[in-house]
Amino acid sequence: MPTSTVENYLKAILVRSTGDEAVVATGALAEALGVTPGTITTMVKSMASRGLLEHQPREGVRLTPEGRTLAMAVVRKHRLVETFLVQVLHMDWKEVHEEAEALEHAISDRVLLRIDAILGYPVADPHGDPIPSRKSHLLERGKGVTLATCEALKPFRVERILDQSPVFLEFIQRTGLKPGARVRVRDRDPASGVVRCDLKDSEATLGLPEAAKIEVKAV
Amino acid sequence: MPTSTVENYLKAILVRSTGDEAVVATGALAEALGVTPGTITTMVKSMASRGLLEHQPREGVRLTPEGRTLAMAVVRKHRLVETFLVQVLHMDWKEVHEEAEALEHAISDRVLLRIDAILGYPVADPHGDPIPSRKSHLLERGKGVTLATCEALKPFRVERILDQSPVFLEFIQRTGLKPGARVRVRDRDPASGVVRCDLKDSEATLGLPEAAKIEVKAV
DNA sequence: ATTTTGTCTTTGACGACTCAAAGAGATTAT
DNA sequence: ATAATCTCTTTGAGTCGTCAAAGACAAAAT
Ligand SMILES: [Mn+2]
Ligand SMILES: [Mn+2]
Ligand SMILES: [Mn+2]
Ligand SMILES: [Mn+2]
Repeated sequence: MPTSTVENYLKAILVRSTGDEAVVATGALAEALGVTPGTITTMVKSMASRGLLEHQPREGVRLTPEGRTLAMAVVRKHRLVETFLVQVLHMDWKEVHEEAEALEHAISDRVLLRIDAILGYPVADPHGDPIPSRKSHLLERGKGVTLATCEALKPFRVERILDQSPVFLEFIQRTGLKPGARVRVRDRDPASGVVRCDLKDSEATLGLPEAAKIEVKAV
Repeated sequence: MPTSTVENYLKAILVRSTGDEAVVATGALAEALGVTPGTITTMVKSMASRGLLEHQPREGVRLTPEGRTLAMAVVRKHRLVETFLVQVLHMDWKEVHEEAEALEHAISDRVLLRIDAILGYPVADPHGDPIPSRKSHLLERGKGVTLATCEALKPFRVERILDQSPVFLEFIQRTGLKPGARVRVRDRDPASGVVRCDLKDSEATLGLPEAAKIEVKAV
C-alpha cells in the first residue's frame, strides 16, 4: 500500500496531467506539494522504481497505468468525502477541501462505498469537480467554457469552480457564484479586464483571470 | 501536534492505566502495539522528553496531565467514530474498530463536533465503552459486575463488552449478547467453568473467562 | 549466595521523507 | 558564441519509527 505521502504525490501528478502528453514537470510538483525540488527528484525516483510512474530526467514525469489507477482512487475518495462533509455533516463548503486532504488517506473502500450509497452516487463534488467512478481511468477536464469566454447576455449555469483556494472560494460564497447558480454576463471589457455578471437577485464584478476559473454551461 | 504513532502509544498507555498507580510496563506496550521492546524504550524516552509521560526505567511509564488529555481526546475520537459508523453509515459493529483505528488520527475537531451533534451526544460506543466528554480527564473503568460475577437468576442488561477481538465480537453477535440485551444467568458451574444464560428467545453457553468480559447491570 | 530466568535497555542499522547547498544541463539573452 | 538565467539533480545530513542482537538488571529458583 502506498503511504499518504505517495498518495498525495500521485494525486498532484494526476490533476496536472492534461491531455495525451501527460508529462508533468518536477518543478510544478515541488511548487504544488510545498517541498524543495530535490525532494521531488528523490521521491520521483523511488516511485519510478516502484512502477508508479516514469521519469525522464530534466523532462518530467508520467504516471504508469498502475499509478494512474491509484491516483484516480485517491481523487475519488477526496471528492466523495468533500461531498459527504457538505451533504451529510452540513459543513461549510469552504472548509471541506482541507478536511478531505487528510481523510482521503484514512478512509477504507468499505466506508467509501457506504458514503457513496448514502449520497446516492453523486457525479460531482461541492466545487463541481467530477467524481471518478469506481473503475474509470480518465480524469475529465473542463470543457473550457467559462465566464471569461461564454457568450454575453445569454443565460448560463455555474458548473465548476477551478480554483480551490480559500480566498477565491470565499469570494464565490459571497457573490453566490456557486455551482448551480444561474448567471449572465452583462458586460466584458478586455481593455479594463473587468467582467460584470447578473445573478438572480444580485450582480458580481470580477477580473478576467478570475472569470476564467468559473466554468459555466448553457441552460 | 503528535503523530498518529504517538497518538496510538498514548491511547495504549491510557487504556492500560488502571487506578491510582497508573504505571504501565513497557513490555505490555510492546505486546499491545506489536513492536519490539527496544522500540518502546526508544519511543517512550522521546515522549518523556516531550513531556507526555514519565518513565521510570525498568519500572514503567505514567502519563503526564498533558499526555492524559491528549490520550483522552484520541479515545473520544475513536469511540465517536465507531458510533458514527454504526449509527449513520450502518456498518457492522464488528468492523468498526479497525476503521476507527485509522480515522481517529485523521478527523479534525471541527468534524468531530458535527458527528457528535448528529449522534445526539452519545455517552457510549457500540461496544458499550464510555465516550469521554470533551473535557473529562478520567477514564471510567468497568464497575466489575459481569456475567461471571452477577447474581444468578436475576435479570440484567448487557452494558459493555470488554474484549474487542473479532473472534469474540463474532461470538457476541451470534448469541445476541450485545449491549442492551436482556440476560439472566441460569446456572454457573465453577467446577466445569461453564456459564449458561437465558436471553429473550435463546440461550447462550460460555466459559468463565469469557463471561468476565461481559459487563452487566441490574435492570 | 549463586545461578537462572524474564524483562528492559542499549547499540547499530535501516527505510521513508525531508532540507540546504552545491553542481549540471538546457534555454535565453546579449 | 558566450554569458546569464532557469530548472533540475546530486550530495550530505537530519528526524521519525522501526528491528535485531547484545547487554544490564532484578526477581525467582536453587
Ligand atoms: Mn491528502
Ligand atoms: Mn473539491
Ligand atoms: Mn489508531
Ligand atoms: Mn469500541
